Amino acid sequence: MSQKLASIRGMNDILPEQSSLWQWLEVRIQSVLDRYGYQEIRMPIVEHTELFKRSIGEVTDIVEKEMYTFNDRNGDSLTLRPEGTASCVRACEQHGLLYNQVQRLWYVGPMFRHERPQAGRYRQFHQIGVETFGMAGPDIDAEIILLTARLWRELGLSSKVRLELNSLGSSEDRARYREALVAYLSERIDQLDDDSKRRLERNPLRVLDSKDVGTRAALKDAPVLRDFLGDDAKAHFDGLCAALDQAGVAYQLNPALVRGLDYYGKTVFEWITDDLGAQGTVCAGGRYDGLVEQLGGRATPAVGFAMGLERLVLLLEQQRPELRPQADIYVIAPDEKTAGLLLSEALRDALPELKIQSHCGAGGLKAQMKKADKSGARFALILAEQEIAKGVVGIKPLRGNGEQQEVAQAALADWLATQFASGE
RNA sequence: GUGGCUGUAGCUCAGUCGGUAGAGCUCCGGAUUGUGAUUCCGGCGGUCGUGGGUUCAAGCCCCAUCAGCCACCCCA
Repeated sequence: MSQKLASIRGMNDILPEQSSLWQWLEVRIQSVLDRYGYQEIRMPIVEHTELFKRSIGEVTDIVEKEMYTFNDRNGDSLTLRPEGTASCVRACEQHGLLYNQVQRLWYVGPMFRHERPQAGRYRQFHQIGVETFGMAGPDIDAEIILLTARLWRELGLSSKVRLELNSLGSSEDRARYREALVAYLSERIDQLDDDSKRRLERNPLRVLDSKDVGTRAALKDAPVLRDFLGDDAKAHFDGLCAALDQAGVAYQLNPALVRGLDYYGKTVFEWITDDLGAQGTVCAGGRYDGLVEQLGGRATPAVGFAMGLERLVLLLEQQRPELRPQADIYVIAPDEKTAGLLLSEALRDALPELKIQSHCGAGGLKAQMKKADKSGARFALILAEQEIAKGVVGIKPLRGNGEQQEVAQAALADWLATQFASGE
């Protein structure tokens, strides 16, 4: 097997068996976004490396060791996007979408990170991202969270996910807190695990969500970020919590909820599931008011989030929603193949909503019936010599226990229309 | 990147003490010459992940490597 050509590690094919569930998921997400008035934006998959260094942060793991970076033929350093926010901001700036206006945008597509693969974590993975620009108040923070809550309802996942919430404060608040935290931890440095010692220098806030027992014990009396929030950040966060309370969205405050990407501030949130092991974050987002300016634009408030589609698919597979079958009608024509093709075409003209599969290739009636059954079709239409001679079509119900019957070819479309109208 | 578990038919797996590979499902055909799903019978299907080593003999033991999974790291 390793001799044969295979896909790159961590980059998977989505096979026909899987793709219907993916489509089901994507259609529903897009429908919700559409109903909230969000518009799609499509960006390239490759960007200048500089974009990600400046947005995500030079000293993050993503930039330092997880990006797919290469030189193109001109010698420019390019990178396969590891996330969508940076590209989205770049595109908006480049085309003046943020000039004196408000935007509610979404995008979907593959992202690339060179991590060690595991179920729910891949080197090419897919995200649907949502970004909003130009709105500074907590109402838009609340809106995108309400949007995600509605989404879980429509996907049937509400019981599997929970919301965690925190505020990182303004960058000034965070700087003061970081100082206090570093001072606190430096006194207990011998109690910290090696990873946390490293974090202490690079990204001290990340020490907060360490899983090491010694470190957790050392953190017990650590300063709490909430006590460092300025009036503005505090009012913003209170506003968000009040909105969620009034809307009836449950959440859990998690003071240890921080971010790996540098550009977040104020609101951060995550939707987490317990059903996917360590890959439990299914949707994560927050506010990044500083990023647009950091990338050369005018200061612009912004909030957004991203969902990992692979993880959602894994959750959906656990409960397998009812998907539409491959075909509604399977047309069998053992003796005269063009008769089957032509009948199918006529039906597709008359009944554009129905999925009609016409048997092609060899096969006796029995074999064709088997395929009809496997297709999931509700009816097999039989059009052989007998039927052609009589000007009728044999209709065999494949679900349930109806008897086979004959319907005149001229009346067939109406007959089927009635069946599918009442049956669904 | 670190540590661990697992790789046998298209899929899910069994394979005893090291003695030259098996089941179920799928697929194809038949029982039923014009009828699926159920039942019965038959058939197709394998360089045991790959490369080395030990041995008279390796799916099984050893080493390496690749891949999947679990935890860490990180993160959607």
